[in-house]
Amino acid sequence: MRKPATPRRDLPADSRTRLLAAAAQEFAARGFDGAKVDRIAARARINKAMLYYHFASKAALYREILRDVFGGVADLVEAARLAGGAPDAQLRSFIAAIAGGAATRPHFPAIWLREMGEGGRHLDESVILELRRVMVVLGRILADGQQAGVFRAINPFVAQIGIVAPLLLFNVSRPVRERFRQHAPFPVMDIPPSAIIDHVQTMTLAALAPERPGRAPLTSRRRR
Amino acid sequence: MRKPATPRRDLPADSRTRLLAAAAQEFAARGFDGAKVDRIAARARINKAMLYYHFASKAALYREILRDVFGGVADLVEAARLAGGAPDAQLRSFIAAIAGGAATRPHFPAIWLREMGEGGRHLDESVILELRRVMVVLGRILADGQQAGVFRAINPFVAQIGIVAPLLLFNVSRPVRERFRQHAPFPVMDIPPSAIIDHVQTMTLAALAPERPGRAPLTSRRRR
DNA sequence: GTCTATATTTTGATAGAC
DNA sequence: GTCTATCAAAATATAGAC
Repeated sequence: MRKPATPRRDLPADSRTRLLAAAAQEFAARGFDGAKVDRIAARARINKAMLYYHFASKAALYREILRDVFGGVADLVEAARLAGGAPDAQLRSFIAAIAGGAATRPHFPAIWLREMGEGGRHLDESVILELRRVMVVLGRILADGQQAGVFRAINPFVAQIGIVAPLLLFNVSRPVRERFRQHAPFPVMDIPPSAIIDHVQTMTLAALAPERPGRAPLTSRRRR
Repeated sequence: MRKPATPRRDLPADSRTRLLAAAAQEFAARGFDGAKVDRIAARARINKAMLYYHFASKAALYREILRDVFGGVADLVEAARLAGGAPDAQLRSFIAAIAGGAATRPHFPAIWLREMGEGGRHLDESVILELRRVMVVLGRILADGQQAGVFRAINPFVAQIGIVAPLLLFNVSRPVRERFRQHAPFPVMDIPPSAIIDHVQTMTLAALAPERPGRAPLTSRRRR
């Protein structure tokens, strides 16, 4: 039978699960160009022709992974926002949600970092929208905090970079840390994830403090 | 003539410069697997066979780039350290040096991030040692600050991640930000590099403050 | 829907003339 | 030292039997 233009999407559920898991792992470990369709199919115990029957191309499969990964993170972040609380608590939750996403979906940090490095070449409209959901939540938390007078003004994208980058990079750093172990002038292997989460929370909240705590705002600091 | 086991390294200086520049650009933009030797040779206006006459393989060329890139950053960081100053000023200089390296060698952020994502698969001993130089400098600055009582204790690797990750990710984010522009709920394009540098400096120093500024240390906070 | 076998293209690498 | 021509090995994708 000819390959249908729009393939029927009724690949058995567990096969589909295995396929997406294998693909995520391969794309995370080797990048889009380094990932090999044969390896993905083998690891998922799915015939390669079958794979191409359900996905138009390697690129299409990769986009599916991207949607899945970024959508999952966006869900976590929005859930944290809906839990409510004071702005500083919500900011902590936001950070914890990103970290939690990295823990639950081990491939997401590498994939996110790679995709940034690639200049977002594979990001289609739908994935951009998932990313937007994350940014919107952070923007609202920051705006709330500013209105409440507990955060100073900051471009949300700058704040987001300061939060997300360390979490992603740490999660991806394990193999390099292992290679680095013997040369490192201090311990690098026994750093619990909580240490990074704490650090990011501390850094971010401290940097957002409107003025030195306990002091009156310096009016001369206002701009425009 | 046969390809010599150890190629004579007298490729004309400007050819070599063009080659390394083209390779750095290609590896940064597409990653090791995505980079194509033909493209590198074409962009450098060097014959591919010539390239292979001077470099044993694509991997060897890549390692040369890695040494060059990481060595350059290590030089900058060590120079900043040698300039001396108070611990907090030195930490600011450290951060500025990393940012300066990213500005001077535009390909270094993408390459660093990618190599982390790859699990350091291409990092040989010599590159690891360049990385170590960076970590050593940061470790000393932090130790100085702790002895002086102006920094709290922190694992230098954690501090390093908090500094380097945002700088790298921001420098790599431009193309994605451009794609994101129309969907973003706030401005993302007109963020000057200085905004990130300031943010990283503020975050890091604030997080390293031993206690809330202006207050006496809480003895109950000490651990072990 | 699933598999085997194969077409096609790309690409890392080299032989050999000059 | 430099170039042309080319090999050999992947690797993406598909045709066609069942």
